Amino acid sequence: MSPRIGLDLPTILQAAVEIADIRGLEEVTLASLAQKLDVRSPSLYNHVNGLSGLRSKLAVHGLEQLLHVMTQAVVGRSGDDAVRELGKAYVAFARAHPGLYDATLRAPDPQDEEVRRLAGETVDLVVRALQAYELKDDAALHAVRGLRSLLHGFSSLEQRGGFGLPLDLDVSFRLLLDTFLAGLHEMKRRAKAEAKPN
Amino acid sequence: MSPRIGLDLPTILQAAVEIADIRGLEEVTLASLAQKLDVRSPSLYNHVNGLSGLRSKLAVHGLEQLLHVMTQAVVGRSGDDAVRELGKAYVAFARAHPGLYDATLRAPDPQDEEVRRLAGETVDLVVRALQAYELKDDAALHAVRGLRSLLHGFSSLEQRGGFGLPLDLDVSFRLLLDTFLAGLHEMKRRAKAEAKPN
DNA sequence: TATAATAACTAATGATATTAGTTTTTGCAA
DNA sequence: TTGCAAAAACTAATATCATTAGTTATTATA
Repeated sequence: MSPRIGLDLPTILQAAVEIADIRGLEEVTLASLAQKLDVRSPSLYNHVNGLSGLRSKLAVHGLEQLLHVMTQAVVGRSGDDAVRELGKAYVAFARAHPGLYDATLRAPDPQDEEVRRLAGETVDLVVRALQAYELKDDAALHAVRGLRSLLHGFSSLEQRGGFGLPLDLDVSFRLLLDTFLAGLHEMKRRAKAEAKPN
Repeated sequence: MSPRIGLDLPTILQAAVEIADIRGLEEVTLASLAQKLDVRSPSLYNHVNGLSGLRSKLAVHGLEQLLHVMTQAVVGRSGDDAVRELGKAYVAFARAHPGLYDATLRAPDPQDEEVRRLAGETVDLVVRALQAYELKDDAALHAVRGLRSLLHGFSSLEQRGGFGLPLDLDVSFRLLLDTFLAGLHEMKRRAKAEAKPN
């Protein structure tokens, strides 16, 4: 019987994540969210800057969580082991939170300071995980892009049911990572072979 | 001054593609499309089954074009050359038609007969392009998934501005393909080394 | 205890998709 | 050539959504 339900940002985000993960990101509307929270939709404007503001918050929230699980995955590891665990953590997150994962990529204003900071931290983390391959200068950054492309591509296609074939997805993913890692080793070998003759 | 403007499906799709590529897929609404075609939005229902029907048609249209450019890219080639050209054609398509490319992945009902046919043809094409690597049985299909993951991941992140770093994208892409191909060669070498001792 | 800020609300507007029912044009058959 | 049926446009109406303006109730603080 009351204005003052006790709504706050964490509560709102949690509800939004639930809708996103279960029904899909497109189903996260101010209307559906308000209904879930037992509130009229204009009330949400007291906490969030409209639908686009909500999406931004959701993106940042997802990036934070993703960075966290990736960080946990690589601590105390290096080389192939680190990359493999990083990859497994990435797709596990995307599988556990399909809607939230979607939100991290859709609409996140690249200008947003928070988004830039998290993106930078993530790149740093992966660069460190790739240290063992002795990639010089830009090569390490290119490798980060490559790894991210492959992780996102796999996750995205898996979510969209883009893989029609009746073939074990975990095997596909393991082989993909193995192939990429074998490639990295080969590139490292070539780089050394090229450097030595000088 | 007339019912009978002369609307037909190709015209509608062309207009939808233009909106999608220039303003983004989300901006393809029956309202915006009707305005562009100088028609009232209910008229579109004579040609297309609502917004979702339009999206389906758009997805199929995009898949057809993508398959076409990929096919052109591999004819007369094999091995690394074929895969490289295939990859270049894929990202070139995604760059030239960002909205249409988006449409091929969003919402395409996997049940849709047309979508299944095109997906199957695409897999066949890539399997053939990978013949040189002598992958046996499922390994070829896993490799197709891997290649597609990497191509889609790169294209998707490039479009969303997901790569914040000031680093040449074409170089990143070339290195990614090189790494993957080096990995494939290495996997082939390992498979042979394992087979010989028997 | 009174007041100011906050957080809920109702009401209203504009955009969208969609359906129902209407009109006009066109193509084809008598 | 004429008339009729189907197709393709239309208008009108409804429902859902986001958003803004303005209101009311609650809480915190002076």
